[in-house]
Amino acid sequence: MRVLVVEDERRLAAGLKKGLVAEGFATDVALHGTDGLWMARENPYDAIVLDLMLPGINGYKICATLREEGVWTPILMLTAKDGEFDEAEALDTGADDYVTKPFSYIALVARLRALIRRGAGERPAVLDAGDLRFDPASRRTWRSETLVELTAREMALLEFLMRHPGEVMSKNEILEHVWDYDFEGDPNIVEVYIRHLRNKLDRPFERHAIETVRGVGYRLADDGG
Amino acid sequence: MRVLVVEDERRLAAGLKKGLVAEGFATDVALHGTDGLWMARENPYDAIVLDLMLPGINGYKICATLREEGVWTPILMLTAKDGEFDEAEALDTGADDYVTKPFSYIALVARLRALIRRGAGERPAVLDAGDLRFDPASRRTWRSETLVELTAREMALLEFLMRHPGEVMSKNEILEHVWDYDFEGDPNIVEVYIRHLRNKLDRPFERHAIETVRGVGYRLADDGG
DNA sequence: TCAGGCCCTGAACGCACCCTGAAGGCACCG
DNA sequence: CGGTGCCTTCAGGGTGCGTTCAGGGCCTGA
Repeated sequence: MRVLVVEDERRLAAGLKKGLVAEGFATDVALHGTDGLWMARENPYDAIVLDLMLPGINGYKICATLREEGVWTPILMLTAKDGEFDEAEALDTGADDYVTKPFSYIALVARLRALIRRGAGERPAVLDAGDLRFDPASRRTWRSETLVELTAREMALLEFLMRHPGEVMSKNEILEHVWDYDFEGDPNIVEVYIRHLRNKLDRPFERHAIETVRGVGYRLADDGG
Repeated sequence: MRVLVVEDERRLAAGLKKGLVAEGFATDVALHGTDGLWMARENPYDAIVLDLMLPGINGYKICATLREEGVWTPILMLTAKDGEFDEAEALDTGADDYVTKPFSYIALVARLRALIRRGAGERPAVLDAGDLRFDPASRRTWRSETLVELTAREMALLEFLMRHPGEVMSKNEILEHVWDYDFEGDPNIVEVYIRHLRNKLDRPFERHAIETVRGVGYRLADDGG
């Protein structure tokens, strides 16, 4: 079992390597983001332990880049406990799991083992509905062959709708899934974001993928409109 | 896919259930630790979402007990961010993964899916009567192969009739189910809406799915007319 | 055959729902 | 520390849809 550790803090990196070797993993270490990215690309690791905060390229970016390039090695993200960290964002960029610092070796190794057991994640299916296409791994969206730039919220909303093609999703369901489950703000925000999506995905292409079902919710046409 | 949610905070439990159901999981909820333990023992769930802090028995204990008894259903632990929580302990007692509150649905569902490696979710059954078809999920209606546009009320009425094919439903029953049970308006509204349905579903197709049973109510022909 | 009741029909009203544009606030980046 | 982009809030306007209403037709029982 070969593992790559990408971690700039020398002490921690050395400790990790020592610990993992003791657990029976062949372990390589990269101290810089760019090195890590390169090594991950060039070698068939069974798993990658990836720090979030790195000089050069940060963990998110490395993760997203690898996935974009078709590298599906399981990734375990290391994150600082106090920092601003959105677990959803980590998972969305293609990480398979994460551990917050400070962590125990027991937890780390347990998770790493689980990750390896699960194997190299199958490439997450690209979602499509007609000529509308969304790739959850690389966080990119296309209308036919045209790449469309979406913000994080817009993507979350689109992804949610695309995971239920043809079904009507109520405003409440949308709020609970795309925003927090206890979101207490103005529900009108859903309408605003539906509009944003329409402006980017429908209007320029003279399509109407997103239908309003008055009094019920919104539906993404399963043929993309 | 059957999921058990053990969570004492009613709001969160309800939100979780609703969300998971929307994601295609058949979801049961237990509000007490003891109930949860019992349900987990007695039913073949595909996964269990387990809160750590519970009245009666806490999550650790439930987890450990189940494992001790040979129940190996995948367990996803819910933990408070600020609380005393040792991830190693959770994993040691037999949990397979954990999520810290507050969490986003995206993260939760991603982890749950990973946990049970699920396939495509089932959708609610499509109702049909002869060549009349109604899909509750997409809120769409067809007469043979033709899509028919209905408003919310029209659909509610049609759905009610289609759930009792061949039975005569009295105007009062209809009022209580399709409108509010304490609806105090003009009962003539039922007639108005029956007419709307006939105009959209029967007349253009020269059929008569909806029969008037004078003095009693209305009946949807089980062969669609 | 007549009276009464039940149902049908078309139109009109008003509100709730959704759309829309703009602006404030916050985080991130230079 | 200023600039930019994104998330969110807010208020105004349009209209689809639910509901009401009145008039007329048709069935039923005496």
